[in-house]
Amino acid sequence: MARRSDHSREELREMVLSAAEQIVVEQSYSGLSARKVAAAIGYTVGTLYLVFENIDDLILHINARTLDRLHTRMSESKSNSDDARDYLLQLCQVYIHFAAEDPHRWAMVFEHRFSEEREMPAWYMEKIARMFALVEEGIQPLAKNRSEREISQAARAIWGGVHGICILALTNTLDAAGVDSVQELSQSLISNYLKGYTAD
Amino acid sequence: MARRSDHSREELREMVLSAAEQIVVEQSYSGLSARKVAAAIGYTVGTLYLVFENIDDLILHINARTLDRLHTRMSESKSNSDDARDYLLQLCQVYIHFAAEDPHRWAMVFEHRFSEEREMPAWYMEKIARMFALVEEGIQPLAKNRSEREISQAARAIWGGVHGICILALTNTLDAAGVDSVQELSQSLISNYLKGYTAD
DNA sequence: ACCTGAACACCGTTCAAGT
DNA sequence: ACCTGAACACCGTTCAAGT
Repeated sequence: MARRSDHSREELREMVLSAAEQIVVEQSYSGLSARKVAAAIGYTVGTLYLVFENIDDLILHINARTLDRLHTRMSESKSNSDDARDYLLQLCQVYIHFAAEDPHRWAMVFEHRFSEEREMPAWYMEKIARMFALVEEGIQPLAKNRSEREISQAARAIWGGVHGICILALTNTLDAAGVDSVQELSQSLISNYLKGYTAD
Repeated sequence: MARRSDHSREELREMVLSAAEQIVVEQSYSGLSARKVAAAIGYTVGTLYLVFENIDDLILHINARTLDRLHTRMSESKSNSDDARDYLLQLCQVYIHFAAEDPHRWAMVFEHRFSEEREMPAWYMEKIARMFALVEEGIQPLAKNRSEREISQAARAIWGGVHGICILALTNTLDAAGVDSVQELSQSLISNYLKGYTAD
């Protein structure tokens, strides 16, 4: 056919991106392939390589969008709470809800490994840092006498913890399936951690 | 060639399994392929399907071995400690050390998704339960007045937490790389959790 | 200039045919 | 009986050639 400029570069990029997202939502990471994406938008495989370097690059940009949506969600529950502990529990709830609602895209963020030649780009690291910053802000009021480093450590411990519980739930390793028990476990983790953290 | 019974079924199975493990150790999950395994043992691809149902089945058995090795390691540090808190911290240390030492095989245990038609077999679930049992035993002395369910929950919260920190470290999401900081974060998570847990 | 489509080097899985 | 090897239906990626 050789359809000349039916779509601009930008349009094409957006078409590829959202078609790929659709496939991930429906068939998960392992169901994604360049050929399926191309078929979905009515172009040839080769066309994808005009707007993305390769499949890894495409996945990176899908994941970036997922992190953006997650950050937006987490930001929304910011002002709703005066109690710092409640705020952190709420952040956690939002995170778990997000993971449960959109498991395939959420999982892909953590299933995708960066190769050694193509490391995580700075703009992508920034998106992750932004998420940790929210948690750090939440901890701040509970850690008045702590150094920045200590707060950063606590945020990573808590968030790693919540994340791990989500992962184990996803892989059915907890044999405590269901969103409710993930919420319960995470809330228990955070509550007890904070109780210990603020007891000093 | 048609090499008749050069090797027994059992021998063949073991050859496939350990050749596959070698490839995972060197090239990680994504580097594993049926054809590479076959080439490594000097057989044809088709032969693999005489001793394993498919690649998923092969992976399952590699993962089972990894869980066995991990359990052995964790069991070893059992009697060394009288203090329950120290024992849990030690279990955690062993876990992180194991993950750091053999990251590819460790990661494959959690990267492998069970499909909906082929669910996790009972004998495999048993291996996971056995690991949680060790953690539960560790918590027991610290939770005299707690129900079995509560102890089981605490074990899952703690272990999920440690696991999450390992995962985020593996994917460089924590930007707090290195085994030492993983140890530090995990120890902080457990210590504070237990402080809160035993404060009631 | 834009996109194709065929080629290349890979996959997992099956199964008739050879020894 | 045991294993092969060719076939099938897929992959990601490249790039000369067509419009």
